[in-house]
Amino acid sequence: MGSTKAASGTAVDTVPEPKYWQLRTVLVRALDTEFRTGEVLPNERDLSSRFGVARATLRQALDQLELEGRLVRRRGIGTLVAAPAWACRWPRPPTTTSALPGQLAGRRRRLPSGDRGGRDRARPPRRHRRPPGAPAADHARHGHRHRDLYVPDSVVPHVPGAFIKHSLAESSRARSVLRTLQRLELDGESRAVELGVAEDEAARLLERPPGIPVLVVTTSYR
Amino acid sequence: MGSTKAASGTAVDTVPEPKYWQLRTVLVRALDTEFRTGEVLPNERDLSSRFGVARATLRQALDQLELEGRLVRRRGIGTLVAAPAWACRWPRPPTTTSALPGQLAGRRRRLPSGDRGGRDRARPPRRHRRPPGAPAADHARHGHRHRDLYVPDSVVPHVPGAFIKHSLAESSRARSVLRTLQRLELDGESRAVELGVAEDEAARLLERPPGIPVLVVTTSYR
DNA sequence: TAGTGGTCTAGACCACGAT
DNA sequence: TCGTGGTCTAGACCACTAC
Repeated sequence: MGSTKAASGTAVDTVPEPKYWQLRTVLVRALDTEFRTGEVLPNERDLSSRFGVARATLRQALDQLELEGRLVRRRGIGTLVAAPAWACRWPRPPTTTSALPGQLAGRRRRLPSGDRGGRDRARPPRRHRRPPGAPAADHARHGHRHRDLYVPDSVVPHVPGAFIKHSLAESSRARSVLRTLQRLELDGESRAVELGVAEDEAARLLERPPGIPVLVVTTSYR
Repeated sequence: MGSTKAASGTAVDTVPEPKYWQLRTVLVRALDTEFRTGEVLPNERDLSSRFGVARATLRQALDQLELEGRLVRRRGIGTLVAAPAWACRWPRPPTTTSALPGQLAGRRRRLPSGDRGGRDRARPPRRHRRPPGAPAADHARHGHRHRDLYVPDSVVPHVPGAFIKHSLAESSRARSVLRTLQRLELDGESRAVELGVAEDEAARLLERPPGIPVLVVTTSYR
């Protein structure tokens, strides 16, 4: 991103992509090609000056990547490259450790050893930010899958009317599926499903920073 | 929050809560007591000066509330109070429109009418940020439920080993449940479950801003 | 003590929607 | 045109971790 497209004219798109999003794109690429899980990124001040943006802007990009689970930030330590995802059964994308226009070459300390740092001490606040228009799903990298789906429509295969075979077009059933789930009664309990936010413990379990949105199922006995 | 505790000494807690989180707390209370769904909050510049913080700090609080689904922000329009949650089957908390030390009284325009503005135009970027230590779950307000749980452990009641009756203590099964789900094969398909980020369309379906983390199920045919 | 991420400020300019 | 949220800057101080 550097200085390109600083001039006004060129752009045809209504609104040029925000810097922090371009930055995210660059970083994603770097993560895919130049870093391995557990490695430490250059510090924020370094990166921001390297990319010619304010630290806050860089942090916006990092925030998003952390939200996406690609980074883990530790106060006093640094920003680490997180494990790819939640355990994927298929051969992961080659994790091309190969070459490419590398822009981020830097020190690459590996994580000491004991990872899974699920400490109990109350985590201090963190921030999250978000993404723009509609960048292609990063998951597209993997082998040729058929379709991606979101929480409700897919995680509940046994709920009537929620069977697989969905395509993006069909995913509008997501809501109706959730609704079905909400109407569900099992073992004499009744439950409600709503969107909530992961507290500390949940966040730890999900290996995501606290505050991320999750589906919350509340079970009620009478 | 205003100016209180500006002096240093008083605090006993190791790390004083960040301003933006205190602010969030105040706003949550205000949302619960002074506003109704669809109402418009005072604008950010107003609020920030009212609370004596920088706009960026106020925005951090609003970001979190948006992430939690309590607010919706519309460029050029304002910040609206969002619907409580994803449809709760139980009587909602009285939505106490009653009184309390109201701090936010202001203009309360109601939403015009046609809500559900699921436009197709690419939404411009938004930001998200996050929460601190471990504030009590807001859901605790409702009637006496038994337990809250997170995505994997609850939304998949039929997966072996994923039956209800969970308590917070048990919720450590969340991960193993997900793992089970990942091993699932239905209709000759195989699938992978991972944490991802909602793109535009998904975000629209879930009525959340793009970029929120979601469970992504990828189905593969061979 | 030095380096890192986390928070906060006070300003600025922009694109959007309504008027 | 004007008010709103969205982005960005350049700086500051803090708490945490390692040395």
